[in-house]
Amino acid sequence: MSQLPLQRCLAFLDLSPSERATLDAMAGPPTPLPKRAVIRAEGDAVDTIFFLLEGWVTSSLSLPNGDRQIVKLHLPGDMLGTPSMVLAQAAETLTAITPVRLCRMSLSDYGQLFVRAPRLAAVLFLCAQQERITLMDRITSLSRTSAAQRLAALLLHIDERLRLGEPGRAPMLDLPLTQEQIGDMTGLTAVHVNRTFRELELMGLITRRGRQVGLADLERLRQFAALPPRVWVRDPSWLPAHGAEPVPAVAAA
Amino acid sequence: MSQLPLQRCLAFLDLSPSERATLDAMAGPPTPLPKRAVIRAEGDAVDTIFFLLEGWVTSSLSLPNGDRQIVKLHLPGDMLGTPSMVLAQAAETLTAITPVRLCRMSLSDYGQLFVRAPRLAAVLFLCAQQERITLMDRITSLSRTSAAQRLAALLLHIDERLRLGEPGRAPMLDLPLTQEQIGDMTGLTAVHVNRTFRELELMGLITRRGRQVGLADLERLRQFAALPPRVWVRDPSWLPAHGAEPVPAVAAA
DNA sequence: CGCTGTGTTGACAGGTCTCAATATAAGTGG
DNA sequence: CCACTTATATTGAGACCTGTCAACACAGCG
Repeated sequence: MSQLPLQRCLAFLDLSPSERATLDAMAGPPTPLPKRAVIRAEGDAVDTIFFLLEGWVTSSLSLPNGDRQIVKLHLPGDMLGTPSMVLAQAAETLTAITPVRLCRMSLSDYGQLFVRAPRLAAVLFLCAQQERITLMDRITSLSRTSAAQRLAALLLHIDERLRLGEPGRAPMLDLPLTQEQIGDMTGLTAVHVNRTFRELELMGLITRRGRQVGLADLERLRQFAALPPRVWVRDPSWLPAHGAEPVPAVAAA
Repeated sequence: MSQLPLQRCLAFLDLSPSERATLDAMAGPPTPLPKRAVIRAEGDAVDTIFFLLEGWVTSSLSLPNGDRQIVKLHLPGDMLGTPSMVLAQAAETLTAITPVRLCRMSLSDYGQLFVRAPRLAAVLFLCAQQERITLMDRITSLSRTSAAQRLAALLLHIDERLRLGEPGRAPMLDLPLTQEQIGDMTGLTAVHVNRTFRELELMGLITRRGRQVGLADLERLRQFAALPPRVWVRDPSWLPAHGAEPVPAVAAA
């Protein structure tokens, strides 16, 4: 029994024991993978999705000219690879940037969730919508703000994500990311990421020691980054009740 | 009975008559709105979503400094406003850029779909994942390609979307968009959009007459834009069967 | 017929990229 | 544990792309 970490889903709703058990029963055994391992590459067949238990994973797209864009940073508790469910060939390359542990789940099992646990399915739907909001915010950040603002937004985003799993943590990030990878996330070159870190430091917004980054002034940082605050709904009233008896669809007209 | 247009969902799966009827029964009456009407603004309460029957709609985010980013262009057949379902206050402003007709559906009805039509719910989940892929591709385009490539990618994207509803159409777009709006989508200024149109024209990739844009050389345009071709799955085998009897969730551990 | 919104063009400024060199850290094999 | 190799971080100079500001043409619309 794997006891999947489901922070992301649970943020919307407390799942019932039976819902959790349904999920757990479908998940494969936890598998460790080393740093740099490619979990699934662009173009690969899509027959499973993944649950990340430990470690950090990037989801990236690559261009014909060799450039790479990291579109999403996955932290423990995330489901990985779900966007590619709509494609025969995966759109994204999932790469471990630290040693990781993850579980697989087959698409056929996943599909059964919609029948066996409708309320859980609705929460998974919400998770997908939440990712859309995040991507929309990132688009806005990328195309409308300066390098320094984009970097600030990234740091704040990571801090917020980590805080989900560790509420009382200090505003200090221990990034396992190279400046090149940070550039791939923010749409900058590694060289300019370096200059931009210095700039944020000079502005007094962050402190640095190696790859440790301290968020020195969260409030000013937030204002500077121009990130809209997103408050996720909790336990929305319109969700179907947990044990809800399935209702037959109405007859065709 | 409104007979919702569902091209986007139907691309994944042919819905059964009863599934269509379930949806149709929940949709409110078609409502016309004039050009420039704000369907829902950022910050508004989120208690409905929308189905677009006719016309074009933008979904935009705005920044503190007044800049605006259009994150999504909605065409007839689209569901609007679903990302904001995870928020108490809408993230996106939905604006009609042509006269439109649309239906509303309450969130409580929408939530019932997960219980009453599990396979339909799964398709709606796929639609959300598809939007994620589109946003990921847009992020890559915005942060990794030149102004001319971004504009080319936008034109190709619109052409492809229109082709869904009108398979045999000529590669000619009649854009109801101002250059400023195109700039808001591509992350450029209106001035630079203008220059970039001229550039694409000089390259022989497009022709122009007013707001009509002809895609003169689709193949070269695609290669130039560096857009990955996305082939959506059709009728995925892992979807629950249509009439699938609900299975009780397994007992808690 | 004047007004407002939109399209077009030019000159200039500024932010980010490219190329290059060096320093430092991390990893590897002896 | 050291020597060597490779990856990563840092800094500088110059080029390029796109933004800014400004002016004007043109169209739609009251």
